[in-house]
Amino acid sequence: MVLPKKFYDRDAALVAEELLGCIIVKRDDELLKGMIVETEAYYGLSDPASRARNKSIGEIMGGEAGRAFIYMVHGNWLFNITTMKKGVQAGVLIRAVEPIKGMEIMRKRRGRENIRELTSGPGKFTQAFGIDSRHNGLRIYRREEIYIEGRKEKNFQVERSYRIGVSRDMDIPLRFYIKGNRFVSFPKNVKKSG
DNA sequence: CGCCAGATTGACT
DNA sequence: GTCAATCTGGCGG
Repeated sequence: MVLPKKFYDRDAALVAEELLGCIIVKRDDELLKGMIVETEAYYGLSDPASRARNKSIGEIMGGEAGRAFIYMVHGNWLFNITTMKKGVQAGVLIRAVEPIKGMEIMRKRRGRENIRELTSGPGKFTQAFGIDSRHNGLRIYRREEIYIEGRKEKNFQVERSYRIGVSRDMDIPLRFYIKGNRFVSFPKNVKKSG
């Protein structure tokens, strides 16, 4: 089942946590699939690490729930989904997935053979899935080019940490990941809040 | 227009 | 473990 718009129309941290174990699908030359294993929640102007200050990003973030927004950092595209209703800026970053289907295309795009190197980071995942700024604003609650299916597996534990790589974080941990999964980008919580 | 930070990655010691 | 390359948007001159 494709996750409906109302799934995303809730608090970003809750959506981030519940996206773990869900299946992200991209319609490409072949169908690409991966299980989401790591996410982070972001808010609006009250969040020092948020990209809501960027005009076009802030506009999408403040729009309806369930839209894609893509942003480049250090030469990498990062894939996010808006949460909360229109007028409230919030979103979830997909940081890592476990490859399920279409690994040969992913290998080709990544230029790597090792499966562990295909999608174990936010920039790696977008490169493997062929996601870039063209997908900005895409509705992911419809069965279009990119969409997310509900959890199939529930046998995992969720761990929580502060967000990775941000210079100034908030007071609560907003990163969620599946405990023990080998595609999580930083298995050991190296970085933490400032 | 130049400069620079940044939700990163990969090559290297 | 360290460190430089990466590209776009924001800001100062």
